Amino acid sequence: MKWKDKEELLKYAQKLENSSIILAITNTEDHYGQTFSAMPTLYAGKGNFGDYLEERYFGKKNDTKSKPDFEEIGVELKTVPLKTLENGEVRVKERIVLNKFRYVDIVKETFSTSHFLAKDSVLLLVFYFHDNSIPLEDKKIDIVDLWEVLKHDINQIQQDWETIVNKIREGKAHELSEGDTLYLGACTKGANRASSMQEQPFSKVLAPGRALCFKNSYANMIYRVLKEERERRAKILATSIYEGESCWKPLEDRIHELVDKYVGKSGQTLYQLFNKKYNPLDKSRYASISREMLGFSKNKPYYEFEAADIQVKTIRIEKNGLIKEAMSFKNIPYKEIVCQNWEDSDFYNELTSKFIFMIFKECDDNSNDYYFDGFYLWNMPSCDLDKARDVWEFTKHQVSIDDFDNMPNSNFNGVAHVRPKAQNSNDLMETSNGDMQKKKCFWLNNSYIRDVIYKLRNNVPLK
DNA sequence: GCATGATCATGC
DNA sequence: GCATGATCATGC
Repeated sequence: MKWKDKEELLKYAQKLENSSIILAITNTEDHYGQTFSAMPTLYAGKGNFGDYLEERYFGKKNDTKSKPDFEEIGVELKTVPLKTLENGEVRVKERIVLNKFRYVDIVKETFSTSHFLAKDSVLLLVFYFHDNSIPLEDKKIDIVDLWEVLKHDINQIQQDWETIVNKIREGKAHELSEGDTLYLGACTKGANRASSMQEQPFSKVLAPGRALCFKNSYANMIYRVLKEERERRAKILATSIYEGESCWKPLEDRIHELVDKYVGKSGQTLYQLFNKKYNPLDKSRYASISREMLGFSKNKPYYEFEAADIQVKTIRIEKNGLIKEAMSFKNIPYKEIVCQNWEDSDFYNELTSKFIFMIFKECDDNSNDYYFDGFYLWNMPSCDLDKARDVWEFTKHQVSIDDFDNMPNSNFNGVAHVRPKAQNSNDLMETSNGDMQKKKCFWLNNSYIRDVIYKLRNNVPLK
């Protein structure tokens, strides 16, 4: 079967919407001449939904060519599993993995001649609800639509691609992390890191094989955009940080334009500037005023911040140059963590995001106020990410054996620990065996944050 | 002094 | 009522 154009393919593919493969086949009279034989035994009961869909519905044998699946019209098929949160909201379950690449080959490409653009410029996305208890042909499919890279966020994606390739050109393929980039990421591929090790062109160190992907947060944004487009045709997404700008510039430059004018101003002064009441008892007052400085409308972050899940964190530096407090993250979902992989966990997704550290320094008077001293853009280096993983794995183990009294402490490995975070000690969360336990979360150690800031300042002491 | 447990204002 | 983004309070 050859497709005439994208529209013809999309029309056929969208018969899957709000349906299942088996229902779509049964209800569709015209299969464009395709015949559907008995289910291949390869897929009996379980297997890869994407391969199954491609073969059964589109009548194509799965292959690993570097050409798009529907080569004649340049469209690549991707299936994306969805999960439903406890509050009923729907999220993509994982990143969208694109083409695998070899370090020695990708450094010979430019963005415009890249395999990425050749293969993944136009994606046919099939979002379906993940449920292992449902056979492939019955899985519930949500929406089906095209996503054209050249029409969305192409500047940032090009910058991401170049960040990845330049890191390989610097001989640092082994230090790549999904956190290096905002939308397009380089994720590890294959269950076993050790078995996928490969050569890189400008270093003798072997590096785990990687594929390009749309990061979890960006995959979620794609889903939201497509969902909202069809539900109301009107754009209700967050505003862009580039709104009103005549040309694109890197995010860091844009943030400088927004916040540099506030450097040196105290909390009280900033609250006055934004016509808000300064309350020294509000523990998150510098976080609130940071959002004002960045220009979030109604406390909602920008499209770019949501699409990359950028973490805005405030850091207070005391008069003596020390950072007193650790940095908290989301509460640990006890029921979920026991069946999660590291690379699909909340903590991994947060740590492979970009961070904006808003720095506040203690004022010289005794006002218990701090003044804004600028920001740093940061993401966690891969070696520290490995340590965070150890903390996460240990925590997962402790939760699974119901030992909530012996969580990793701040001596565990110097990067992160686990500690309470709740309204009070009666604020509990259910575990997978029905117990109630105090709410806790992961924290980055204050000493680790201090080292990070120290390095960001090119080893200039904080004081 | 610092590690750990406890707690809080805010906004939706 | 609860998640968020934090800081405070204690006890060793």
